[in-house]
Amino acid sequence: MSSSQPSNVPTAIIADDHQIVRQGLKVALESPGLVTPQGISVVAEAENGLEALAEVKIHQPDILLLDISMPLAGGAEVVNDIQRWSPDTRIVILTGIHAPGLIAQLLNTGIVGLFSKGSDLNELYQNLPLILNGGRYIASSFDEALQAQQNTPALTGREQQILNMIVAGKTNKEIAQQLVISPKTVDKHRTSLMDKLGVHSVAELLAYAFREGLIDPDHLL
Amino acid sequence: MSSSQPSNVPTAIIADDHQIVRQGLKVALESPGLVTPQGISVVAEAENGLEALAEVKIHQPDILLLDISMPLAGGAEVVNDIQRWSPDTRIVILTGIHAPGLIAQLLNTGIVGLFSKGSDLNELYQNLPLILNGGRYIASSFDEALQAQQNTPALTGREQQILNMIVAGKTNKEIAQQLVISPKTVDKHRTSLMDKLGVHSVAELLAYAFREGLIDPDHLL
DNA sequence: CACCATATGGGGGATTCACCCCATACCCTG
DNA sequence: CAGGGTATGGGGTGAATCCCCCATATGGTG
Repeated sequence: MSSSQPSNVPTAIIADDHQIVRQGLKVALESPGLVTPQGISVVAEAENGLEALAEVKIHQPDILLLDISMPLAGGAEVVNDIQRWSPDTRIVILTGIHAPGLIAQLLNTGIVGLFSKGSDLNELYQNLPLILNGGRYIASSFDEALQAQQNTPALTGREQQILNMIVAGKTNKEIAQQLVISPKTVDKHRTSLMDKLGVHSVAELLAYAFREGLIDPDHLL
Repeated sequence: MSSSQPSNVPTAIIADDHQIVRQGLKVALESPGLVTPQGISVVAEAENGLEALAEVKIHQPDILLLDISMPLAGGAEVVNDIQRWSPDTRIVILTGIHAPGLIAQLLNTGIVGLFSKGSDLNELYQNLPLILNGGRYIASSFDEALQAQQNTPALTGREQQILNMIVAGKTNKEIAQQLVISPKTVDKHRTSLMDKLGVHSVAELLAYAFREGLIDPDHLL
């Protein structure tokens, strides 16, 4: 594939649901000298997660600049999907969200770059060459989120599962039926869950979950 | 003030927490011919609500391009504050959020333009002259949100108040103490509230409130 | 002046939640 | 194999919830 030949201009795909962001990034990447001497060739754009996956499959670019808060598939799952279909594409995340839970999920995927939309984008441009050469760069603006994540106790799979169902408005009984376990077991998980998170009511639990980015307000009910 | 003289180039302030958006908008507004023959002069930028307010106070621009999801003061309140300090500035909202509750709040302020970050920004550029001439334009991508809003029953002041306190994790008893009313009255309001909203538990209530943009996940607990 | 919406207050009851106690079973790791 | 973590169950208790019933007072509106 031509994209892996270092003598050629590197290829990139931009995925962001806001047209103005795509346009600005495209201009920056393609302008010679800003990122690399010859610039980076933007071979496609995508405005949602599904488009991004499709375009990456087709073009197999060197780099994917990806916003993870997009309609039609977003978050860490898209990253995994994309890596399965184009394992050589280096995925760089550009996001405005700093929720500790989401950041942690992303870092557990194979992303090689993480930048904040809120900071100066020169940080992105300056470190893209490093990433093109096989490096990895996490912007310092995520340090706070990473530290918060370390202070957060890890939930077990079952607890995570039950948290999602509580947030979806289900009662212990409903959860029990759906998981084919006893309501008492659900209650037990719920208790240790709230104990770990240090909350004492459904309302606090929900607020916590939203703030940490553990769940997405959109795909509810 | 020079900004009100029609012979001059119109002045604008851009407020968005993402540098790349500000940059893209600035280029577009200032390039002659795209919006107006001579372009629009961007006299200042702001990356949060407080900065936006401060800059508008100083420059009293013809137009403020405002993203309402920004740190340090966001949403409809900022709009009201800004209008108080610079009543002649025409406020145009550019947002990626379509939550019906938030949209309705915004339209109840004196904004003269509402555009979506997700759609083609030519819609914005083409209608800015209209807005400069005293017109008002709401992008069609908000039609769905507006219709959803009309199908939503209106909450009374007391119900809205109690909803916010429930979301903040307070119990009926705590709410009663704070409002100096009986817990039974709180319970009554809570009941009619959930009845109006068609939900049957705190979890569903919270999910509803988040989706509708009635509350902000950040200033919780 | 009736009428209606809103806010206030209460009784009662079924359900659910929050949080203790307890035990068994599995898997993995030292 | 002994220990730790996870998942699975159950008993029990007090608090809070959801949702009925009811009444009164107030303000606006036809």
